[in-house]
Amino acid sequence: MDLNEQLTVGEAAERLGLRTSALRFYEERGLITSARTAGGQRRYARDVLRRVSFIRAAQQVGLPLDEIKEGLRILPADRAPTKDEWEHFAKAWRPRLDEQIRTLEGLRDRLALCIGCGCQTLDSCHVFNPGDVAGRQGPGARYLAGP
Amino acid sequence: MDLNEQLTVGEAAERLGLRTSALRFYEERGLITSARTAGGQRRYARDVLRRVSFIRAAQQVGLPLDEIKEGLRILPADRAPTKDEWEHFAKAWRPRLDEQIRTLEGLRDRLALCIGCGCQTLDSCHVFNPGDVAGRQGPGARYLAGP
DNA sequence: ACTTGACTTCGACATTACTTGAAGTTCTAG
DNA sequence: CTAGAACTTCAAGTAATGTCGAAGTCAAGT
Repeated sequence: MDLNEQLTVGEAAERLGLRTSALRFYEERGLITSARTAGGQRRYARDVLRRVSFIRAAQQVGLPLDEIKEGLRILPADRAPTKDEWEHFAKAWRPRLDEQIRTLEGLRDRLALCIGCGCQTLDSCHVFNPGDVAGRQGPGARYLAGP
Repeated sequence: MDLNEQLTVGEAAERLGLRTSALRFYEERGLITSARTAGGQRRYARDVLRRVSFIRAAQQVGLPLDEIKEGLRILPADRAPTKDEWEHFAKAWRPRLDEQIRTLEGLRDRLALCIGCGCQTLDSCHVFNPGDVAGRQGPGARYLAGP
């Protein structure tokens, strides 16, 4: 198994800690691509590992596959990205990740604050209040559409 | 609509920016509870707003309802929590939220780092590598079980 | 050239998190 | 007291994210 060789679906799945069915599913949904052998079997470029790692990490923090897919369009599907491509990718994702981090930090901090807030009626509780939570059904991936 | 009054399902839903069906669903799944009128209609204590706000925020950052439900067991179902209860709750969630924040920050930082890492073969890329991603199918809510 | 494990597609099934619709009941303003 | 909005339950449907099994094909070692 040469280091420059391509990966079978089984090899990639084992490296990534998921089922082959998941990789086929991602491919069907257009998040990853593969070359095929003469016989029709998938062969993944090694870059698929980085790509799928990103997918899984993003999923774990609440981003849906469609949004992830949209963001991945910046990267070339079939080869490792160039430095420029990667940089563009990273810059595009940054605001979305920061937004998600802010949601989490806000949740954490409001939890801590509310310890002492003693609010009996929630209307007077500006610490833990709906409204900052209901709003985010908007564009969402708009950062990633950039020029 | 007195401030100390209870909320109908419609009022609560409007406040929270979601459908009444979602509240009924949360109740059926045991994440929230309600009193009933003589005629069988739901009446929510105002505290349900805070509770559901928490549920929605937690969902947005990738936590499943089951885990959220587990974590909410620390809080009284039918009334506003005391200061002690809230503190216990906040402390129990803290590590889980921090973990989720670390996942996000790690993702963000690896994106930034990989810009210059120039790794051609992913095996030599310790910056963006699977393994830190595959591992977390474990207990998960174990922090929340504590004494 | 076999054999055997890994691969292929395809369709059905599973789970999570709800929404929708039907058929009927309750609450409240006038 | 009554009209109509808002509520009730229950069953079925939907979307996202996969998994599983069957039936058959490919690839790699001996």
